[in-house]
Amino acid sequence: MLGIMQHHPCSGYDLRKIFRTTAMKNYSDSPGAIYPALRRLEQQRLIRGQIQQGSGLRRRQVFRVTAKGIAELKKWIIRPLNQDDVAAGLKEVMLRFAFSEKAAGPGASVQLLRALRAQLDEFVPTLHVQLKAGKAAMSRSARLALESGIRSYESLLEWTKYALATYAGKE
Amino acid sequence: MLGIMQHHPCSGYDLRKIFRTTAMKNYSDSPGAIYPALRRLEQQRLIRGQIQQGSGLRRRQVFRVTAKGIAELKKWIIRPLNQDDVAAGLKEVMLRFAFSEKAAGPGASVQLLRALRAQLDEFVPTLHVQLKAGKAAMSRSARLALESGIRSYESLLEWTKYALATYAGKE
DNA sequence: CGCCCCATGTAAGACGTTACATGATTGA
DNA sequence: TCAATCATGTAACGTCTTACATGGGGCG
Repeated sequence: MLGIMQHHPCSGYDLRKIFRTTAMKNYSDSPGAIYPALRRLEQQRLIRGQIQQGSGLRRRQVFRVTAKGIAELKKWIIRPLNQDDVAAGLKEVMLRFAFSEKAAGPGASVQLLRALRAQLDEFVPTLHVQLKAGKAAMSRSARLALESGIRSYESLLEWTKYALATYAGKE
Repeated sequence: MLGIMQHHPCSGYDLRKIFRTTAMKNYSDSPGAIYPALRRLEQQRLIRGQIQQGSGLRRRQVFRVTAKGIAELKKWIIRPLNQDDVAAGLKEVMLRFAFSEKAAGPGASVQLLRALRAQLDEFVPTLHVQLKAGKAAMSRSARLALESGIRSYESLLEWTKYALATYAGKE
């Protein structure tokens, strides 16, 4: 939410729309999640809301990230990557990367990519080991599912190289 | 958990080990999640536990899936795929597939794969549209992150074809 | 004797889901 | 005027996280 609001100030409703309609569908758009979360962020002084009326619609509160909020966002983005970040699924890492350039600059983006590449280089072989080890005891579908996971990690590794090339070219 | 226990009867501790050490790391291994969940499954008669002692160790309760549990597992696996299943990330779908052959037979596996292929055929183009639409407003890293998502869906689509070929060959 | 692993569990607090509620405005 | 959309929120319930507790067994 901090990342989105840094991109452009948002109301709770705007956030809900984003979580309902864009590629970030995997996050909840329920009001019972969004509005209390905004309240918490405001209490921690990471965002500040201001009420916009005027056009005649119902009051609408637009939130923007404070300096403290940007600092927290940056901290989250540049936090060193460990194996758990990679093993627990890449969604959070990719989100950190997506916001990295705007919140922490292209240097942070490159650093994240390099860290990710290093972690994947370590992690992918362990998956191959698991596949070989468990092969006999697994059903065909279980084996295929694990293979699909391996493929996705491998293709992400390729992507990190492509992304790094992008940064190297235009820096 | 039902899927794992169908593969081999498990104690709570066994489940924790699986969630801590195998490719299913992304699920919680905390006792505060596992043991209450086992209790709930037992209350619903989806599993039945029996205490194993004897070797002198502390009591150890091994759970196995009941007929009702297998029926529920099957229901979860063969439930028709909708866009949300695909848009919300593929982890759950892949888990359903992993257990499909053992719990519902290879026919169910093939059906799941075909449904997944169909959904991906629909979904991937919408991501391309989103990329083109948002390109101008996105930072380089945001663009790259979205591209990585698209790639991963595309590579999964390739995988479904490979998996289907596997089933076609050996059926 | 102390430490680690096996094995189970509980309690407090935070969080999310689901469903409901409110009220204004726009368009058919 | 009826429905849909904008826009915000609450309440009950269920669940997870975090941290702690317990106790036996093997090993150096």
